[in-house]
Amino acid sequence: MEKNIPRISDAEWQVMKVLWQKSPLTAAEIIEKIIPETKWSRKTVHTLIRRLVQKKVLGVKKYNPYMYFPLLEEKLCMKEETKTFLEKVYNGSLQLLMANFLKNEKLSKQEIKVLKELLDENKDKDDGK
Amino acid sequence: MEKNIPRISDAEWQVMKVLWQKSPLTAAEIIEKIIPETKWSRKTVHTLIRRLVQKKVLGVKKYNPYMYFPLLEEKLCMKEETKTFLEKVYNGSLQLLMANFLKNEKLSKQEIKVLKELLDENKDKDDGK
DNA sequence: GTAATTAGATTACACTTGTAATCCAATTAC
DNA sequence: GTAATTGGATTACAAGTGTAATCTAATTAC
Repeated sequence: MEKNIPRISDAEWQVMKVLWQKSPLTAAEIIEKIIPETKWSRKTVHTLIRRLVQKKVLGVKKYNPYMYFPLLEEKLCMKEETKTFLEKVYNGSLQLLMANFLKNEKLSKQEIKVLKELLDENKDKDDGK
Repeated sequence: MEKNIPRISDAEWQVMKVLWQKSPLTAAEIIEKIIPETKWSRKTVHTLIRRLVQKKVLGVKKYNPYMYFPLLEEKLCMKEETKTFLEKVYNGSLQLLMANFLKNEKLSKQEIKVLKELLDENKDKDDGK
């Protein structure tokens, strides 16, 4: 009974970001938030919303006007997307990703500190299995 | 004069992995490596190869039979793919990715050690700008 | 040297994605 | 209360993808 997460395209993902931040929202509200960043036509946004509803990533309350809200948690989708991506590009290895990324990008001392803290927390964690 | 990297689809990426590991290879050799993992028809593999050539991700030596070889470095493509993915899902933040990932997965002490070492190396690095 | 297999080129075909336009009913702006 | 704008549904349409099949010439298997 694995929930199987549908694929969310790049453009759709931007719509979801808005709704994960705050929901429910009307189409008008989504459009208002999204168009400044994207320059899409409002029709395009409508299409993306509709497709997300079809895929059951968004739900609808059929008031007037309709209100849209996520049916899937952001965390869950991020996890899924990350897993797919790691499989594709790094054979599922976070270390490879990190290694590659760190070789290309110089992080600030602050960023490094935060990441190390995250690792330390993980060390203490019970894996729950 | 940015080289602009074409998008490499999931299926195409698997073909590239084979060629990044060893090249040049003939279609037969690629097929031999790929089919056990994927169950694709050999025709499918031919199609993927052809598309990669079209996109100029693969080059061809027109011997008999043709030999195929990467025109783009693996590191470069990984970097590009990672950037796109981080933008889409984590607003470009590696920390967010790490945080999310570490919350879901328990790493071994060994893995944690390796990652910390990577961070330490990064700390000392000159960013070259 | 004929039959079967393969390589490469061409074609196929449905699904997804980006990016809308059209149509119609409802709402809003005056 | 009529005109303009919006919302939602339907339709559009080309490019990209997954997944091949067909055709033709070459190669390989006996």
